[in-house]
Amino acid sequence: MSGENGQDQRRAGQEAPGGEQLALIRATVRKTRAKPRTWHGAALAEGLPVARVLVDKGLLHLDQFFDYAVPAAMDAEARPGVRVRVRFGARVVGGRREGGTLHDGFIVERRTDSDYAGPLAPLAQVLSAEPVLAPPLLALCRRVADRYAGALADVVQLAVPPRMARAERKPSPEPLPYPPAPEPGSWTRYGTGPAYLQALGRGDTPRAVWLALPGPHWPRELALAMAATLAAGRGALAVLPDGRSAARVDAALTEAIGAGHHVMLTADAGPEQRYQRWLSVSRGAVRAVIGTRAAMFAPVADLGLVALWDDGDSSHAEPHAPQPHARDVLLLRAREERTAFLLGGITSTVEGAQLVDSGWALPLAASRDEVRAAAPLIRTVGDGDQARDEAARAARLPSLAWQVTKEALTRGPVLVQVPRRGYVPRLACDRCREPARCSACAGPLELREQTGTPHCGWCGRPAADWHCQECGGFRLRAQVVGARRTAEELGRAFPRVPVRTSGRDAVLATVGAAPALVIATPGAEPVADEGYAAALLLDGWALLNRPDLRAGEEALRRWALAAALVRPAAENGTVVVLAEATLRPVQALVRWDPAGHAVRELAERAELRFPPVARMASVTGTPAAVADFMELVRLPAGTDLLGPVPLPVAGPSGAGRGRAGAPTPPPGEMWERLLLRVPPGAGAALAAALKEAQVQRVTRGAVEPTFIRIDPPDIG
DNA sequence: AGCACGCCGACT
DNA sequence: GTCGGCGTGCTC
Repeated sequence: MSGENGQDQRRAGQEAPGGEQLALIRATVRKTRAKPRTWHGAALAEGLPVARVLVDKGLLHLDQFFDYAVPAAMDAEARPGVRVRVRFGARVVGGRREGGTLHDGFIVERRTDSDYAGPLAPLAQVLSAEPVLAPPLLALCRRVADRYAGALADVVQLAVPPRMARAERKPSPEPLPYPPAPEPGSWTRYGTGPAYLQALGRGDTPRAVWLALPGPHWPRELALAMAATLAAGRGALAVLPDGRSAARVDAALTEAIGAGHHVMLTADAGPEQRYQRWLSVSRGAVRAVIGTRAAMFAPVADLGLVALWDDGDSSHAEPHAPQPHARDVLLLRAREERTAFLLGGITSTVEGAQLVDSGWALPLAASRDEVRAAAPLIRTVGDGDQARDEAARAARLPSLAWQVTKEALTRGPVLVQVPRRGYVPRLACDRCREPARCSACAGPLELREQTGTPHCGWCGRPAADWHCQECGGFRLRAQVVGARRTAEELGRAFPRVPVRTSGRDAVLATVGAAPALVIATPGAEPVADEGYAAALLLDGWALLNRPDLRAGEEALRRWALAAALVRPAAENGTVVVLAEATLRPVQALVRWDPAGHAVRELAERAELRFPPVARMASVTGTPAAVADFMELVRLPAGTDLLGPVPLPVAGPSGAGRGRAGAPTPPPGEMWERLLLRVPPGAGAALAAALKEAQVQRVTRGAVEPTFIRIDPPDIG
């Protein structure tokens, strides 16, 4: 079609790097035109009368810029990055424009002229002179959008906090002089630790995957890496999975170099204070940022270090479109902004192992001697042990766990990690362990009260006369016992000891050194002032039995995070894990070898050609929509197609609402999901192809939508 | 997405 | 003869 060519030429914002020359040529050719035509004929800014604008309400096919005329009165304020309001969607009636609604947007660039053939509308208003989407942040957003086949405006929405006029009026503090280089402190426990700090202090860009030793020192070590970067006169950014861990690093950095060098960007500060802190970073007044996920975009000036803690934590995955992951955003920043990189954790993800395997990052790990000195003693109780154990039948606690707890409670607090909150969420056959299902609707059976019959979690029917469909067994067993019931049982078992619980809606940050039973769900474990005397990790097999590619990695991660809060074995710190000692993640925990575990997982992924050894994307929608999409898309050579398979239907009460942005078919409709797989180097090409096809479909007014997801979770 | 213009059926 | 169906296309 000839019309498409013309449209392409008018598409202002989509120039690839090579297209810039073309734009230059066009601009030169059009020099004949003195000034861009406008609608009102008002006086325009003299030097650069055109503003290229990213209109905020970004539909995917509107992922392009629009040019507006800059009235002379707005010349000074209409700088790149400022928020503006523009009239958009007006129509032309007899030489006059009518209608058009006001939209928010950002000035992306000031120009001498436009490559749009028609007359330009003027900017309606410069909302504020604050350049919040300055060119470096815009470039980052562009790269993230491309990486995830998403719309630029969606990423900008994640990266730029909403405007708070009051915060903008407050001046930011004067920047402090750079702090002196810190001493290496406990980094000396890691072979190359001091050298890493020195490299940061020289302003180099060392890249490392850091396996932190168990114990309380990692927040300070992370803070020292930031301090060393600041000492070199460069900025630093650390992203942590939750506000609690961010607060620990914040305290450590303040202790190391004093307050004023950094800000915390976390949700618990209100929106106005958060925006004020963000502005102090954007204005270059503050050079270091500690924060949670959204801080990954923080526009730190002259960034020298990006650090990420515990990248296996699911909160690092942004739930909003296009669902970027903090690890990938920080990797992009490290590459493009030429910064040092520090991926730290008690355990390692396969992605971390791959960064080392590919040679891009160096391992930063302690010697076996240091590991032995820091790690607690790990003991296991397998199912076989439990079956032989008479006491375990009566109480839910095997006798080893009982003995360890009793002894440890004379020395300090004991941590009890239970996989989920609530009562007894799921039941299974006691004999064959098949999950117990409702005979009417096959929903999972749940036990909500301590006594009484189990009920179906979906339809609510009582299941008084349940028997197992698989083996005919008729006894139920608690598959996952929640925090509350465990707390009750243990409280009865140790009546003199205070029981404290920490779960999703009431998280304790710390507990004291006095003997106590501390019941916590994974991720909510309080830090004990002097370390726990012992920890019990219950119901390990429930964690491991999840049908997920990451089940092993995730189980090890959760266990190790809890075990890292326990005193070293030399101080009688003991961990009892209820899981089969022969299982790989259990062995890795016993030997305290998370690196080895990650390397083996990586090798397995390579064999199966699963991420991160391959890049994957999913296309989801009705069968017709998926087929239509596939007809349109021009995939890079060598793309594997896996599927399509029917999309698992969410249970009525179960996974009713999934993660935000996760597409769910309307009731009664069957959707399917197609997986696409390319070799590691072809990820960008795949994303570009998918985005192009998606744009085409939406532009053509496709009735049935398709949903594109790069790096889909929960595969396998 | 909105919101128009545009070319074919049942109404005053 | 018109009012209006929502099919295609544009928005600086």
